[in-house]
Amino acid sequence: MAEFAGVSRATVSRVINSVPTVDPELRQIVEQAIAATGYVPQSRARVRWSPGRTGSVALVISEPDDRHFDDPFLNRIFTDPFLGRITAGALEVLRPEGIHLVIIPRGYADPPAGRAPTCARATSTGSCSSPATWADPLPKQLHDLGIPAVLSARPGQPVPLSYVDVEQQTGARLAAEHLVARGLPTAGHDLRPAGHAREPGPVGRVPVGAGGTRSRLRAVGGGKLHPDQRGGRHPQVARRTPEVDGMFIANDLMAEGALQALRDLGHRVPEDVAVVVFDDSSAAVACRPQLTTVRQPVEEMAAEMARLLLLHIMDPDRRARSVIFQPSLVVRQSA
Amino acid sequence: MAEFAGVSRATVSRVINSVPTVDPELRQIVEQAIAATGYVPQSRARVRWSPGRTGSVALVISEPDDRHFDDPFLNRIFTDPFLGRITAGALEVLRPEGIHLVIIPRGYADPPAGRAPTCARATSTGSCSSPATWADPLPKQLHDLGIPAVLSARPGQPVPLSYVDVEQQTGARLAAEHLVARGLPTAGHDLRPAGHAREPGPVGRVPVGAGGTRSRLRAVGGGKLHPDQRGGRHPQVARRTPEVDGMFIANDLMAEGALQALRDLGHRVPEDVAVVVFDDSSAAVACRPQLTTVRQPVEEMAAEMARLLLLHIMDPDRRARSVIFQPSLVVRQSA
DNA sequence: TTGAAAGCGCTAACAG
DNA sequence: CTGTTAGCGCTTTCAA
Repeated sequence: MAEFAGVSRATVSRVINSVPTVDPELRQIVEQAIAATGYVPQSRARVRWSPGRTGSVALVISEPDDRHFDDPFLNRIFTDPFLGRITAGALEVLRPEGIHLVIIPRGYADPPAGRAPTCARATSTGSCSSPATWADPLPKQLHDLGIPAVLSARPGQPVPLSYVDVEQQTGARLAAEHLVARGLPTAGHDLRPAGHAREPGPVGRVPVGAGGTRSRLRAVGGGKLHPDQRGGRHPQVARRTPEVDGMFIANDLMAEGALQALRDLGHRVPEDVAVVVFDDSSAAVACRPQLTTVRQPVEEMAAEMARLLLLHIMDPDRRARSVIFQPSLVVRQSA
Repeated sequence: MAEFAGVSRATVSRVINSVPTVDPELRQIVEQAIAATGYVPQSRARVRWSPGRTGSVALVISEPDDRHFDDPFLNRIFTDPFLGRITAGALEVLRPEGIHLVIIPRGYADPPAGRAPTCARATSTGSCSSPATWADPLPKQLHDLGIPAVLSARPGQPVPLSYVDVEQQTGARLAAEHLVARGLPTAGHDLRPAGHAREPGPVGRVPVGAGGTRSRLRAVGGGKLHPDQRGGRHPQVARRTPEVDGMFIANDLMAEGALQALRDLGHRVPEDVAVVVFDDSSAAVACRPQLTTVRQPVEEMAAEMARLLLLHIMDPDRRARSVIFQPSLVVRQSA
């Protein structure tokens, strides 16, 4: 390439990296040469990029170990529109910077104790952002390895890593207040989004209003809860529903399953059972009835993660900072 | 690292790449050193990987240019569970090979004529698989640049690139036969999945049965068709519906929109209008009524793409080969 | 089987 | 402003 254009490699490099101090005429020549040759710089060779300008960033997706390839619908995260939304949000920030996004799935069991987790090896001097479950060792490992990282939720164990999260309590309160306004007593119940119930202790305990005795409000969820939509059944929902007036569900996919279960059981929503969901993806609108949801600004959160990550990459000594987003209530039909 | 273990870098390299000709004892030492140091090879430095063993592969996502960040639900591909399913399928093959997946969004307008498309620059000696629209110049560009690539559908312009696709005609036939069996006349109508209507000429023309005069079957779709789910409206559906007995819709997201539109118009599904959809994601089961769909094995198709891509990377001179998958009909409630 | 040495394709520091 | 000269961190001959 350099020879083709009749200049030194250095000059070509300068042109490509748009260093200002290049004679316009030479620049011209080089650019034409590039166009003619169809030359594409081999980014892999820019070894010295890091840590200021790694070419790519990893999105680490934690998925349950028990996922099955041939069972796509049980395949939570990858079936969930979530992945796409997060990707879109992150790319909105990354793309203009010319940074690529590498998707790295990670079974919870992944890092074979003592070793650097695969995702770390993967990103090496790169860096990675990651969702976390409360018992997830990954955050600590990343921190120990000095790999710039941003988490998509508050880590279970305190780790000096930046994270982005949604104000769970506010979300629970919004849901509770709405249900109360609809005439449902919620006193004394732990009201928290179910998918997040993995965290130890009540997250969104919301003592609002006075409770009746017959009426109950339940949070449905927990780690084992799958939206087994195909069967049209939802074991936990089925088991609990008869005694419940309202439900607060962790995400739209679960809600779809719950709605089906309720329907199968002959319960009307929202007349018999009110349903509020924590999520708000396109699925919320597709459901019948459409879901009343506590909405988290997923795209913006992902964008913020990317932004934070970039900051940490540029300044490795930067202090961890977390950004908490406020959820909002979107009232539709289910409650 | 080399000094830490008291050996040459070459040996470390050999251990890491598990070259057999290494003294077990030395190997032992090096491995311990690695474990102790927490050493992680900097994959970026393996300049010579390509073309046989590029560290990563790109998944190029073509998205409409008119997408808006703050309008997530209109944001087709990234809202679509599709992305996750494709990702999952591809990773199933890539992951065991230790190859990463880079997600690269690409506006249709992207490649500024004459230049290597951004995604090409991105993958450079890497390689990339890509969806294609009939007028998409990308396939040709990739081929011209000699970048190994596999397409997710038959390219509009013939290009000697491998692709994976689903047998559209069979899909259309399955849908038609089902509708006919339900008593709907379909004679003389172009029955083809709408999203694919971008392809020139009828794809799945299916002259089955004898047609009545009042009854019609329409394919709904086209490039401009968005599942504007929030508005609960679907302009094209609304415009066409009154005169239609059945619909064959390109994908689940569109179908959700259509179902809403039909409901808003007071039409019952499937009693008044039968709906068959070409897709089958989790959304199909979430809908009310659940969608009768022509199912494409998305995960398997993606896995096959990855497999083909790997073959092309290993042998750049390999002849293009396309793999066509057979769709199947999943009868649920909408028809 | 191992180490020394020569790159890989690119960027950065340094003269001119 | 530009070319020359060192590397980057790793792999890969090529002798030993």
